[in-house]
Amino acid sequence: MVVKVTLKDGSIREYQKGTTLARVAADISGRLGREALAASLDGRLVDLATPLERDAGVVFYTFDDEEGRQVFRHSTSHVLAQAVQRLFPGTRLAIGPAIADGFYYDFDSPVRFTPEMLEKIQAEMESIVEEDLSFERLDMSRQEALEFFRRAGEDYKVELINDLPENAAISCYRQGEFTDLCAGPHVPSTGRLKSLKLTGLAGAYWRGSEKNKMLQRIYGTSFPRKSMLDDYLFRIEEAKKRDHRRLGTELDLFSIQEEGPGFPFFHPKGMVLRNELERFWREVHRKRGYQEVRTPIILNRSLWERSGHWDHYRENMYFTRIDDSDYAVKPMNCPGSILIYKSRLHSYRDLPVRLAELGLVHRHELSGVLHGLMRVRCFTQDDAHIFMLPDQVKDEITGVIDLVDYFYSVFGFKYRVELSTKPEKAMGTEEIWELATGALEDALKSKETDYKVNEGDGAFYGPKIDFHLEDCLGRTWQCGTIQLDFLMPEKFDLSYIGEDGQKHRPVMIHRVVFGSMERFIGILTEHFGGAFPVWLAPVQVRVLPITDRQLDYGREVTARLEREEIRAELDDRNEKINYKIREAQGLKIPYMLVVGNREAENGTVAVRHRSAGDLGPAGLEEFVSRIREEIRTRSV
RNA sequence: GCCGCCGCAGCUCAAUGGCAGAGCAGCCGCCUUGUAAGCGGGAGGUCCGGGUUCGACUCCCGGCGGCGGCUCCA
Repeated sequence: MVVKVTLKDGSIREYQKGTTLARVAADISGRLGREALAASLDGRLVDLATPLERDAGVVFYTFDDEEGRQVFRHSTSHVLAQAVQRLFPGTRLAIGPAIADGFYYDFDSPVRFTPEMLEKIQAEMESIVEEDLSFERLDMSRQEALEFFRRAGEDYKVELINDLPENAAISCYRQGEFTDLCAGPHVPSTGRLKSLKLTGLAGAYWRGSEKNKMLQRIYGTSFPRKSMLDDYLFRIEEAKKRDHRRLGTELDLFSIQEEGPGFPFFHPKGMVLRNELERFWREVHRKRGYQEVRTPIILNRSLWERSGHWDHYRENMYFTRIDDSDYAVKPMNCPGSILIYKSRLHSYRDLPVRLAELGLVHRHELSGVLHGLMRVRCFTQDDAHIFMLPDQVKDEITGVIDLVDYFYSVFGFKYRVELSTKPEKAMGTEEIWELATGALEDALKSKETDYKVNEGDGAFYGPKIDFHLEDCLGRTWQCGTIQLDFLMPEKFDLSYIGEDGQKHRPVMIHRVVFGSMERFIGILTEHFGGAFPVWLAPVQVRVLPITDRQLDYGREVTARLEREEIRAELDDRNEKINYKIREAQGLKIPYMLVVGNREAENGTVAVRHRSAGDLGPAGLEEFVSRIREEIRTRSV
C-alpha cells in the first residue's frame, strides 16, 4: 500500500506504507539523510525511526532548526545521565531538558560531583558517542512504567509518572543499558552527538522549589561538529568581554566594594552617563505630561502597614528607629507618591495626574542573587504613578507602552514583553485581579504586542506588564514594567471629585521605563560593549598632541570643545602617539583628535573615530558642528 | 538563603608546608615621537579571625566577599 507524504515545500512523494522517516529523508537527499535529527508528522514531533502509516505532512529537522537543536541537546542529556550512572551507580535521575544553548541534567547522588569528575563524565560520554548506541523508543503502560522505575529505585521518575495526566501516553527511551522516562523524540543514535562539552556544575532544587531537596545539576552543550563547539566557546569568551562588571572597572564607571555588597558606587564617569540618561528622561517625561516629585527615603511604619508592604514585603525591607518609633527605608516609591496625591483635593478635570520620581529604593535581596548593577540592594527607579479615572485606564496603559517602546528604540534595544498575573501572596479579591489583568491584556492586544504570560509573577497589589532586555550572555532582565492597581487607592482612601460633585475612587498605574537606572546602565554597557553613543559617552573627545610642542594648540582645541559643552580631555603626557591612541581606543572614546605641527599651523584637527579609524584632517569648527549634531540627535 | 567553585599588587595571573614572583597600569628619568604597546629605574601584595606546625599564601575550622547556578525580583 502506498502513502502520500507532503513536504514543507508543498511537493508530494509516495512511499510504501511502513517506510521509516529516516528512509524518506535519505531518499529526498543524501545530505538530509545524514543531517536530519527528527521530524514532525502532521505537526507532531517524532523520531526518524517512525514508520509511515498513512498520508501525512512531514517536516524534517536538522541542527539548523530550533526543533532539531532541542532534540540534539536533549539526546545529549540522556547520554550525560547514562555516563553518570555508569560511573556513579546509585545516582538517581531527576530531569534533563534542553535549554537555550545546551542542556542540563539534575541528579540525586550519594557522591558530590567535582570539576575533576566532570572531566571523567565527559570522557565517558564521549565513549558512549563512540559506541554509537541507537535510541530506542519503548511505549509503556502506566503500570509497566511505574514498576520499571520502582524496581530501578528511580523515585523521582516514579513521582513524575504519578503526576502525568490520566490519559497521557507514557514512553521511555533506551540506549544500550540505559533507559529513561521520556516523551522524546531523540536523534537516531548516540553517534550523532559528535562534539560535546560539560560546562558547569550547580545546585538546583527538585521541581524548582526551595522547600525540596537540592539536587546536583550538570550543564553542558553539544554540536554536530567540533568547529561549531569551538565557535560557540569563542563567542562566549567574546561576550564576557562585554560584561558590564568588567567594563565598569575598565572604564571607571562604577564599583562595588566589600563595605557595601549590592550597594554600587558610581564614579565620575559613570555619573556622566547616568546624568545624561536622566536628562533625556526628564525631557521626554515633561513633554508627555508628567510632573516630577521626590519623596523621602525613610517613612513611618504606619505608612507601610497601611500600604500592605508590612504584611507582604517585610522580608525585603530595611528598618530603623527614630525617637522610639519604627521607620522603614522605602522599598518602593508608591506610598510616597500617594501621600502627595492625597495632600490636596483633585477634580476629575485634573486627571490623569502623572507623578514621576527618580526614586532611590532599598530592598534586601538574598546575597546569592546579587549581580553587578543588574541585581543590587539599592537602586533608583525611574518611577511614575498615574492617578486616573477608570475610563482613562486603557489610554494611559497604551501611552506607557508607547513610551517604553520609544525609549528602547532610541538605544536600539530589542525587548520581550510578559504579562505577570496574581501571585500567591496578594492583596485584594479575585474579581479585582481579573479586572486589572484583563485591562492589561486588552491594552497589549490593542497594540498587537507579542507577549508571554507569567503566572503568579505579579506584584502583591496588582498584575503587571514586564519589559525584558538581554545582557551579553543572553540572560534577560526585567526593566520596564506597568502595574495596574485598584488596591492602593482603596487602602489609602484616594478620591477625586466627579462631575456629580461626589467623591470617587481613582485607579492607579505604577510604571518604570528604564526599570532602575543601575540595571539599565548595566544593560546599556553590555549592549554597546562600553562603546557608548557619543551623547552618552563619559568622554566624547580626547585630544592627542603628537609631541609636547603642540601642547598649547592641544589646550586651545580642548578649551574650544569644552566651550561647546563637549566632554573633552587632553592627553598631555609625554608619550608616543601610538601609545596615546591605543589607550584612548581601549577606553572606547568616540573621537580622538590628533594634533601635530600640520594641524597647529592650519587650525585643523586629524580626526580618528574609535571604530571607523583615521578620518583625515578637518577644520576644528567643522568637527565641532559635526559632533554637536551627533550629540543633539542622540544618534547611536 | 541554598549548591558548587574561588579569594595573592590598582588590573590579569604565577608560587602545593621552607626568603612571595611576572606582565600591564601608576611614580621617576631618558627618548620629542604622525594613527593600537619606545627604553631604563624604583615603589607596591597573601580578605578577616582562630587552629595545626619549628615554619602556613599553601592544611583545618569559622566569618566576610566574589563567580556560576537554584529560588526570588527592577
